[in-house]
Amino acid sequence: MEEIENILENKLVRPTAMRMLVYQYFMGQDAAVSLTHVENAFDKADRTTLYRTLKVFEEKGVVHQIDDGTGTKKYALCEPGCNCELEQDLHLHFHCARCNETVCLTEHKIPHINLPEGFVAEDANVVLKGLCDKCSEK
Amino acid sequence: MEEIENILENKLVRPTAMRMLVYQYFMGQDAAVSLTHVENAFDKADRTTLYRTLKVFEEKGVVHQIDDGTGTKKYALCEPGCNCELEQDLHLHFHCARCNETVCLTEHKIPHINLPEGFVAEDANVVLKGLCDKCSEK
DNA sequence: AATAGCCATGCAACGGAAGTGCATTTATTT
DNA sequence: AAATAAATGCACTTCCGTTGCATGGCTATT
Repeated sequence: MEEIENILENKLVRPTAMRMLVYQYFMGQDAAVSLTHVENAFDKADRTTLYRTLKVFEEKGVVHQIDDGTGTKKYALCEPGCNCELEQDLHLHFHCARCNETVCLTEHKIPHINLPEGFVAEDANVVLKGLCDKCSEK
Repeated sequence: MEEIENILENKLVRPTAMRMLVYQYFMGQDAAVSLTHVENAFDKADRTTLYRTLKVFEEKGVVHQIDDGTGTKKYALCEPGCNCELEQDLHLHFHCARCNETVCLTEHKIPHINLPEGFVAEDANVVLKGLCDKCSEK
């Protein structure tokens, strides 16, 4: 818990009790989580607070947002040293059509893409869809 | 207009007046359009009808859906011969942060990606974000 | 230690977009 | 022309994201 406090402070996020708990929750997840997920995990806390917590986390580079095509935004912890830079930090995501989970493929960075003249890319969202390792076994 | 009728019939979509008009509208666009866009273009038609038109178009491979991260689903005409197959038909998309338009980069197919053991990809959504050619000039 | 001010939290409400059930109209088939 | 099927229109719901405002707690400054 001390550790979490340090991480948040390093990211210039004031380590309130709530924020530390949310961070801890993120650490226990291996799939990306939505606001609703967090909400269910913290019955007592208000939706808005959690919403803003996620927003602050995203702005300060604690988590990154993933748009997996389900219509619900998901979030996952950034890797240590991540700066959310295209081609350096940004990685692929995988959404499983069966279990509906979205996971980070942190080993798979986004390959360089030659864009047409005039296009300047600064961010990217890459989601592959199909069956994940757990679901394809069955 | 005759041509549109043929295209729809080839895709096994019954060419009603409404559907042909919507298809025509799509042809006149160079950016991806949302349901709201179509709605505004056809004041007289009901939202639900347009909604279901887009749904049928998507199911029958007339258009493909793009999730550009704005929270609003967008649609664009499929290329001739498109089967919406990964690595053959699927291409990149670009969302401009300034003009808020999303365009297809049909020349840029999705590169092959080696997934971890057990993952089976069947679909993909790739969106690059930044400034488009029109907006980066200024 | 008291006070002022800032930031986080909680409550209520709004708005956009997607989606569904059912009635009605239009088209197709026999 | 009747029977069937498909498309359209209307009303309503739900989900998610978001914002405004009031309250509470921590910090800093004196």
